[in-house]
Amino acid sequence: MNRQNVTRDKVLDVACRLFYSNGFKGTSVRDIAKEANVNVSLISYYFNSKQGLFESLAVSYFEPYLEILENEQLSEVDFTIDSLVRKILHYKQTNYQLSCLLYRELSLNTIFAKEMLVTYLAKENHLFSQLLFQKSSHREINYKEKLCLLQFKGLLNAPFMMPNDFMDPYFTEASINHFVKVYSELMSNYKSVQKLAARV
Amino acid sequence: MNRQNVTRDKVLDVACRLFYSNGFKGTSVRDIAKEANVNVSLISYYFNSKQGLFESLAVSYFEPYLEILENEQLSEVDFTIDSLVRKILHYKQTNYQLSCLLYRELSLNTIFAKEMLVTYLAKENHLFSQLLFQKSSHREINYKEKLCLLQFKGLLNAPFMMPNDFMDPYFTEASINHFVKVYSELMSNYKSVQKLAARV
DNA sequence: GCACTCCTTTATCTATTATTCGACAAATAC
DNA sequence: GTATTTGTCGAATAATAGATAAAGGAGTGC
Repeated sequence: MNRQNVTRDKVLDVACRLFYSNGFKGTSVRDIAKEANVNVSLISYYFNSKQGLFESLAVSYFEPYLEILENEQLSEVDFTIDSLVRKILHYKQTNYQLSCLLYRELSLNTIFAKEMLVTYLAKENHLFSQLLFQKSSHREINYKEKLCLLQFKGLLNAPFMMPNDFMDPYFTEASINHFVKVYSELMSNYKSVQKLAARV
Repeated sequence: MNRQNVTRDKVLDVACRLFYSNGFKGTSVRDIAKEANVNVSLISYYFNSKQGLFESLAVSYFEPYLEILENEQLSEVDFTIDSLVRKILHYKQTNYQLSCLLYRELSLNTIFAKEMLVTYLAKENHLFSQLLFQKSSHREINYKEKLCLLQFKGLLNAPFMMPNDFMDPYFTEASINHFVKVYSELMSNYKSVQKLAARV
């Protein structure tokens, strides 16, 4: 590739690591530039602003993520919750830092992230509702289902929102697969989704 | 009380709200002072520093929280996971903003919060391990149990780490109780803890 | 009245922030 | 070869950050 992309990618890579460690507000563009061995001005040059840099990271995470959910929705015949869970966990684990930092920033009330990513979140919720409860129906979700969905997402996100409690020390493809296996088996003992789905 | 405490409490209250909304780094002491209608210098006067203010908030959350867990551990006779879950959920929900902001800051890698609160977290983990798996034993926790504990904590924290997916609009004692009831019932369908505990 | 402590204010200091500007180099187009 | 785009750099800007110093005010004890 031309030199543009190598610099750009280096910035994205470093930004991801630093945003993950220190948060968006806790990371200065100078920190990123220094760590990536590039000039500060280049960040504005490539991403317009610090926010634009964050936006690039966010899009690079959510686009493939939602694609997984959409593909799962299309393959109606051999769909199981377990296979969905495994695919999501695998994706999140291979993008560990992004998963962590994005959901953290999303928990803020005012930051732009919320306005920027609200569309993605709405889409995710819609797909989850369809996949778990009421395929192709437009019925409004009720309080209990809402909480159940929250628990389901909580289980999927726990490893990435509580880094103090779990951090894969190896991070090889094998260790990721092992994590996915054990974690999804434990999740299969969570029966609320099935019970609510069957009730309909 | 004398005027000290009214000012101090006002600062704590506003700080909690702003830290919750904008994060620690995203909130300036000037913002807090303005919103609380006090002079900026008073924050240094009462809490020494911005970090000291955060520390006061953190302690005020974790001390009563761990007390709940310790009391639960002592009453060995009538202990059930369900009653534990309800007590924790009720406490967290009545301290909604604190729950949310503290666990968010804890997910950062470098911030002082981690060093400051690591003791609390270790204690929480220890008590959970005893309560859920191996009362009074010192056996090292294994990988599967570790992930199970992670899922358990993920379920307990989900409502407070994903404010986009759940926010009680009323926040009365009645609505909190209703939430605790429905949420804990759904959680009771998560059988991994019981299965692992029985295996021993 | 005097000394003392506690609370509050005004003003200021130093460091760091994101962003922008103008200049320079290198590659590409023609 | 010349012109033009593309990438890079150093310096500067204006705003804001947390923290502090010095002094005034209010109440209390004596």
